[in-house]
Amino acid sequence: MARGKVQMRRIENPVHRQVTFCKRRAGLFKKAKELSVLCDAQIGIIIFSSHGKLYELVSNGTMDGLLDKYKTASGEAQSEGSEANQPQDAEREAMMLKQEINLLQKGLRYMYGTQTTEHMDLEELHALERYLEIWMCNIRSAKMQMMFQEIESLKSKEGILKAANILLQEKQIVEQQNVPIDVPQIIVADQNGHFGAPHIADIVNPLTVYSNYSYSYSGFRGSEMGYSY
Amino acid sequence: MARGKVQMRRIENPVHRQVTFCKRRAGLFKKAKELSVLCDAQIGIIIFSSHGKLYELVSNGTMDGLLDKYKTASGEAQSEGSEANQPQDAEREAMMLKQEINLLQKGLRYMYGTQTTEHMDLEELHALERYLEIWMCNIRSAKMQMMFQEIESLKSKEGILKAANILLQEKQIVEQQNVPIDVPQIIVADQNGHFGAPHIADIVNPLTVYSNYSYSYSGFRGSEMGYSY
DNA sequence: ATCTATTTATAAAA
DNA sequence: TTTTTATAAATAGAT
Repeated sequence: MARGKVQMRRIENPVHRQVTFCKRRAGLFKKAKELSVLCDAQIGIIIFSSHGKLYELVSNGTMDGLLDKYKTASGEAQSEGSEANQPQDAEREAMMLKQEINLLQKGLRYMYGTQTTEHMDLEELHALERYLEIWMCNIRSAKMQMMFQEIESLKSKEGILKAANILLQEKQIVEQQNVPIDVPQIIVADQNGHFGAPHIADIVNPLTVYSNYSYSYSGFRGSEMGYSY
Repeated sequence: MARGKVQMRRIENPVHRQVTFCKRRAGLFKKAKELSVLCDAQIGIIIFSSHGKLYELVSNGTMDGLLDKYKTASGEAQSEGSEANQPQDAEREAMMLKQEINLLQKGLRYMYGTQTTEHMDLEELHALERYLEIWMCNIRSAKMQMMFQEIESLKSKEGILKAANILLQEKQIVEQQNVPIDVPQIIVADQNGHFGAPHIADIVNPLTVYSNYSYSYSGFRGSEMGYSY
């Protein structure tokens, strides 16, 4: 820009490079601020110098806030590009997952809150609370279903064991009479006490924001079972 | 910069503003690329236009990579200031945060569960439920505190406005009597309706696993205020 | 988008 | 780093 055109390649002289870095960094930040003011835009700049030192600029608000916004926006932009035929479901689901994880992480960071400058406003807290509420209900119903299955399984095991017992007693009686007879062996398969997660197709995405606040609590399985835990 | 100096304030004419936004955005990105090449720096720029459209530039690698690096670097920079003697705390805290985010993410994936093969056993579900319960309690108390502050602020605003009203009425009466007198102007500062997050120093990490199940629910502020929302 | 008259940014030097 | 100054770049307003 002055006293000689500059070649667009890395400046080899380290002193020159450092001086240029300072000046141009200041210039870039100035331009960014101007753009932000003149055009009412929100701008964030992150610079790592060649020595790894961090320089940052945010026009309005905090960098964290801007990055939150960026994650959401870029997530949306990404999924828009690659959707072709039936892709809506999978990608939309992934996007929502991302957004919701963002909210959860922000909530977590907020709860740690003493060190960070992170804030959540009343709106966000309110949304988070509703998410957690719905989520917890779903988890409770899943738990109840699993417990119900476990009880059923135990009952059937009990039946099999009772039958085996009867057969064994009969066998013992026969043996005491010194009359050897073949008795089929009864094997009870050990199911290890655990069960796979119930295939809950109709559980509603717990963290999706519904525009109206009248989220329906229908679809909770097991709620009529009468268990409380 | 040409054909007339420009005032550093928002351009009101929307056409001019849009044109300037395009030009200067291009200029900013060009400058950023030059700085990156000349001085071997890594640069990321995020711009949201006034209409919320996202524009981004990254000099080298991906924005995600740069943001990861930023999180690390800025996190370190932040905590280095305040922790001189207790270096263990920060790292341990970060590790726990990670673990807990993992659990939350697993829970989320589970709730979507129809597509994934992810399973959670009864134990995990039980733990997750307790986490969410505690978390929700904390969020509720934070909400209540914020609402309480907001109510206090509104009350004090009301008082100020009432006083201002009285003065204005007096002024009007005086004017009706055609006796011009100076009345000091009352200005009520607008606090914008939002408040910073309450400084909850004693809120317990909501997702930390306590070895015994006897987590104490003490330390919830605001629970005695009697609000329910 | 393209064209210039001007304003800005900045390379080199101190 | 900051300042100075000669000059290269950026860009406001018009087309």
